[in-house]
Amino acid sequence: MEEAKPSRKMFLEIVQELRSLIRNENIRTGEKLPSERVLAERLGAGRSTIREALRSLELLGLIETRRGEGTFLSDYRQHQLVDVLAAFIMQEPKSMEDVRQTMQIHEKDAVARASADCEVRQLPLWDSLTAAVSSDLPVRREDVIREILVAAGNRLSLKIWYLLNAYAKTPYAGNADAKERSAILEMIRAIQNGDGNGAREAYVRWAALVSEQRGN
Amino acid sequence: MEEAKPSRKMFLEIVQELRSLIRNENIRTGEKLPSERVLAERLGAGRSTIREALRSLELLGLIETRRGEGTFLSDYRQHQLVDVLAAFIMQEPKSMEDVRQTMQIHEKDAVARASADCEVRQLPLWDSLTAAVSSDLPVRREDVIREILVAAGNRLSLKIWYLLNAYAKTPYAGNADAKERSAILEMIRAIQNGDGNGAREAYVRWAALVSEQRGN
DNA sequence: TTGAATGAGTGGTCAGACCACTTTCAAATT
DNA sequence: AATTTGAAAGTGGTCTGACCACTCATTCAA
Repeated sequence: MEEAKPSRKMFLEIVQELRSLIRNENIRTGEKLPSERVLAERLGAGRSTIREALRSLELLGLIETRRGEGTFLSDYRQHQLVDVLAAFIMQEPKSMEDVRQTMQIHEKDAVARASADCEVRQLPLWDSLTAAVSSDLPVRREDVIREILVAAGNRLSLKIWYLLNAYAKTPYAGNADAKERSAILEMIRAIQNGDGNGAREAYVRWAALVSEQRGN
Repeated sequence: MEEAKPSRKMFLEIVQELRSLIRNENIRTGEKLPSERVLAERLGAGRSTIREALRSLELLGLIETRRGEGTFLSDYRQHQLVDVLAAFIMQEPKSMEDVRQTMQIHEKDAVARASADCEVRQLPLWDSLTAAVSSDLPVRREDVIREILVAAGNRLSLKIWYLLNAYAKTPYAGNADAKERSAILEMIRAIQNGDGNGAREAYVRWAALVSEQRGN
């Protein structure tokens, strides 16, 4: 009953089946997948078809392949997908803008959620963030944002943000300057005080600074 | 000088070369690429290798292939990327709550964005929505939300929402009752008046009603 | 004990063969 | 002459089998 869909392309089916296989076999990040030849037999497909699926996943950065060794499940956070997609997509301003905007949707919500959650507000994270931003050491924007997203506790939102950040790369690549640090500090203080509006406003101000510095 | 990198994988090279080819030949969205056999000859690779590259780009949603016709450059704003990544990412023991919450993140933003955008506010959509909700006919919650997301104009956000909705199914499966209709109407009016706060509050109230009715 | 050779296993690539599908266009039919 | 039909060419979809290059573990010899 499973082979009842000849309409869809085989290699897409394989992609799905690989996903099931990974879950069923409980293959974790860094662990090895069955060899291409074994997969071909187990999934009832030719090796070329298996390879098309694997190569696709490799370009997405979901798997890593080492000649002579095998295929390994990789951490989706570090895909080189960015290069390829960037090259294809950078030309279209609108879609890139969608990505940035969608990132900010998640960021803003994380800030608001952190402000509203008493337990989250009392995390030691905020003090260490304050210390880092107040110091002379360089502070990477994406680190700040990521910490807040982690603290906010929505893992799905965090993952989506991860992907988009890797995809877009630009906005948070560098370090925060003095003006930004000031906005960040204000944001953190507002979060700790449970001042949702203040936190959101500070975040928006910071985002504007970043956007402006990006010089678009 | 072109074959000077045996270290990198051929199919990745092909991906790059395809990009160059598309630019050099000025192939635009919707237009046809050379056939696989022609590409194999022109790029000096086997057809399987070409296919691995093409399949990767297809999974990314950058190209579209139609059997018997050919390969076409597609609208990459389609963001098929999200589907695949989502399938892999959602495999974890995700709390359904994260999914619902993430949906609301996007919904809330769409409402806010619609309120802030003068052009969007003047869309005839709002009047027809008002008419629908005011009538006696059943109104499906997800239809209302979807319309707003579409109007807000962030296709990526919309796509993500689609996925989550298809995945979670529950919250917006049914029709809105009287109380909800009242909240929806208020939300629409606030959007049309550019009253972002009012719109957000009405949305939150509606979401609470839905959540309550779900009886969790 | 150490080191080198071997062989099995794996991904990387290629060539050729079918199949299924679409389009085209010329021949056959009306 | 206009229409229908159907064969052929072109295309993507898939499979098979064959090499190659590389890694690793085992084996065997020094």
